[in-house]
Amino acid sequence: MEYNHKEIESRWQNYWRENQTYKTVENPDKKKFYVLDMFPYPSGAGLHVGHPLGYIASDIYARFKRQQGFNVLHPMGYDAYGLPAEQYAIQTGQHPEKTTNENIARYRSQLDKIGFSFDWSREIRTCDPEYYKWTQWAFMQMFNSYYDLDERKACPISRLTEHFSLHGSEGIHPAATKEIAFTAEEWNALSEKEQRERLMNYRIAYQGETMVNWCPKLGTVLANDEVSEGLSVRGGFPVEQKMMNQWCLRVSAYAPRLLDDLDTLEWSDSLKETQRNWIGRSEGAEMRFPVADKDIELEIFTTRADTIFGVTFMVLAPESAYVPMLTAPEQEDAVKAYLDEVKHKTERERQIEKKVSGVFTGSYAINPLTGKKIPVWVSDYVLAGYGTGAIMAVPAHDSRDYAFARHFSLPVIPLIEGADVSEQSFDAKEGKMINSCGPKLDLNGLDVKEAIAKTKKFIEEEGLGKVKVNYRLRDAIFSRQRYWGEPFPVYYKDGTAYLMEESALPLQLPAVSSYLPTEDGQPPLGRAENWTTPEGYPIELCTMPGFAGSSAYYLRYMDPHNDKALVSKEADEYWRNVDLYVGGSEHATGHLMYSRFWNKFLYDLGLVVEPEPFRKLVNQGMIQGRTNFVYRIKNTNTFVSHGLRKEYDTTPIRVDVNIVSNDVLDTEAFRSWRPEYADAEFVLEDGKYICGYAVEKMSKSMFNVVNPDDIVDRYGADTLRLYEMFLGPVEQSKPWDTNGIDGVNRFLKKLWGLFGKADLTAGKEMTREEKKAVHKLIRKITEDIENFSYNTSVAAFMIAVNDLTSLKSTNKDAMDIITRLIAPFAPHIAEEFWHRLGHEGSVVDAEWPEYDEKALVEDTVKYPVSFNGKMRFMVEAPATASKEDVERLALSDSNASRWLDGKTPKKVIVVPGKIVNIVI
RNA sequence: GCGCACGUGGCGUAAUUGGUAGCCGCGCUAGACUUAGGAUCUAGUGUCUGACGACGUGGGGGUUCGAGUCCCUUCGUGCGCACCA
Repeated sequence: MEYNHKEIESRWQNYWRENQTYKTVENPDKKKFYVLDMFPYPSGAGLHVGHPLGYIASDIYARFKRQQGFNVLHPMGYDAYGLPAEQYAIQTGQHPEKTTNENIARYRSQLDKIGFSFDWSREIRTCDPEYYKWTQWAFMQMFNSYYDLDERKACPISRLTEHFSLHGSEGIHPAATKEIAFTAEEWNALSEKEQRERLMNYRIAYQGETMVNWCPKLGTVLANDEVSEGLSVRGGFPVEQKMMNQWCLRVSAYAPRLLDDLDTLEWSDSLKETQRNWIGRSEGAEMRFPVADKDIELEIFTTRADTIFGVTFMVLAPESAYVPMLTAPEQEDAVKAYLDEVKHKTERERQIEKKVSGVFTGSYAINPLTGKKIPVWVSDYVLAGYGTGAIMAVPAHDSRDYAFARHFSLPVIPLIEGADVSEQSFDAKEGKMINSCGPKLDLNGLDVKEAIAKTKKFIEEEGLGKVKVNYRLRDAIFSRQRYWGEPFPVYYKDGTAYLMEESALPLQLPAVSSYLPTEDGQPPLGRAENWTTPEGYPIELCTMPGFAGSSAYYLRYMDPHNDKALVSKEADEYWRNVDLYVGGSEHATGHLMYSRFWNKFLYDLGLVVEPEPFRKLVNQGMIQGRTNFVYRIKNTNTFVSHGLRKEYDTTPIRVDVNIVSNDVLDTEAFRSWRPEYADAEFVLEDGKYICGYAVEKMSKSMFNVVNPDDIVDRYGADTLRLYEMFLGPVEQSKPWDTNGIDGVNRFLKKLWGLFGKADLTAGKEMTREEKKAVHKLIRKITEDIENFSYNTSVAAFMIAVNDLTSLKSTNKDAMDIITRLIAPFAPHIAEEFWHRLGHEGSVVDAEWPEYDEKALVEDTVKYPVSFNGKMRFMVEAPATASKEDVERLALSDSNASRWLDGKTPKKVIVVPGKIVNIVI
């Protein structure tokens, strides 16, 4: 009987649906396992063949764990808020919900064809009120919390206000935007409005005037991870810096924990490194420099306290609050001119120019160690948002300070022995200190590391400053001037933000007449009628960013229909966190950081039991497109084959990969592809038209998109699944190449044939060879799945099937084991076999087979043979051979006589299974 | 510039983790069969050589009886961060 994938696959997909085979129910008697894919944004283009790669890998793992007896949670849903649907809505006037739902329906039908074991009863959509109620609810908890630096956790804001009213800011250390000191009397004297304003300084979800990434083209602000090299990640539009009053999340407060807990995770080193870079911990010292003739101290941050004797100038960021304080009257015009110049440059312009610029303030600081006067400058190479926005410049040992010093002819004092600073700075933290002796501190002769430690100690003792750890991680900007997102449960009374009651949740998106900003520049929600509370107070017009909905979605799958809580205590304590998370590494600094933060916040509140959301993470590689080219001879409609194109003057043209097979063009299909090619002529080689190719991003415009539906239709889902895994390691990026899929399809046909010929009589023992082939396979597949090494698994199946085919007879037990082993990879064909073998129920619950050590003993063992400890050759002996047999074999080898050269060995040592040592 | 990966046939890849490099598949070559196909089966396929054999894991060096694997160095590719003081 032929292998008919269409008939088999549709039959079992229906069976799974009718029997709710993949529905998961909490079961305290079974150990849990949570396998999660990063949920997709349902774009209008549908799935291409690259999307399912990670889903297939995780599905294999989920099915494997289920067969091992775990209660597996393997859900799927949609990250449904997003810019493309809104952009489309702006163009067409169609509600984004409509396009989103259409796209979701398309995704679902594509996913269903591949045979995933998702529990669809737990599906979630971020734009569903039942879901986003809890996104809004989490925001409210963050608004009502502050981060306590002493307890290293989030605490209720009421605790803070209570403390303020009793003791002022004394004796409590909340993470703050700005450090403010005040007494209880001062606090109590503030009006309610003023108190609320001050609390914004501490709330975890707070409103603040901050420098934001403003994208005029998208009409919205963006988070740091949504901007790359001065352009928006979505769309690639220029992004400028702008001060705006925005909702923010105090992610920075969690920086130390986000960093430390990375060590507890099973993530790839490179991804952890990326997060470490992004968090950017640096240990240093905050120091105060008195300003000459003024009652001001200039506070700076440095990691190189040891270089204090080489400070020849100070630099302030243009936005620094020190600038107006330190600008001398005679320099006022020059400083103002410089600030104007800087302000008009976008982030991108600043980056591209990389031109040294700056202006002298007219003031001098005093080096606290030498008493020398040093000039204070302003320059945009110092960032306002990092450290204190002011630095001490040591041109000899910092390349940026060096460039600045050379440009403005400022002095350079070398501090390290043998460092040549005539051409460039010496930035390395190594060497012996020189020129570093003052009245109270002598660093000369010390190693740099010792000098740093000694200086830090000194400045703490002398009260010149304090040791401090700084982080690069910034707070996340949480407002978007957009329509298609979660509304904030916030209204304004007299310009002050108030939270709504919890009973108002979910706060649903109102209808608007247009999705564009209003004429006076308000976000689209400004167009909504009656966008007020029942009392008539206006509601926030911004919506939440994409990461709001995706930050805690893994929790919601545990208890998706609960309308009393984000997740019930019982469900959370059972499922805890994600055991295996699969998704792209492009989320390293965005989603994966926000989710960890969000989870830690909920953990602090005692709402979840695990401090980290994703225990093990696997990043699947990107599947790139493999674009095919045809070569048109200039000014003609004649196309020349790839090998002959050099003989003509040609233009390469991208051609739809779906009319090309193994790089051979279907010339008829090409003629009917587009009207202008209807009368195309071809110059062939060997009777074929061969196309060229290049690896590019898979996209419609490159004509290189391969739709999984087409592959499933032609070869079946099982072939697609196996082939995607066979392509190479899951983590690796690679171009999609349909060439080669025949090999995998052939394997499935062989397996089908093997089953057809098998002797299904029960109770017959496997032969020795069968046993060996089958148990080798069990061991290999079990190891491979744990290691995510699916490409070698597929190879192992191929070998086993070839072995068994050549053995002629195959018995029932062997087929039974192979069926269980292949079930995670090719569930449809496995289900078919499972039922033909006479089993009840689904192969999903088939117990994973254990391998038999005895069946695995190799026939032969290889021994390295050494003479006086020097290895000379290898000899192969039967596994059952005795020491004496091995010795005899080694000595009778033709190599042995060469090395012995007629002598008799003094002694022969045989270590069973290891080595033969011959002493001459 | 700093950090992290990686470099093996014509191609995708594999190598019990230091033990005979190239498993499996694609492609290619030859043959068989045939209802002539984008089907199936058999054999071969790292390079050089008629053969024996020699050489082979980006280049150079080292450790070791033995190196794709470990160390140093150099070249190249990919990714992340980047005026972060």
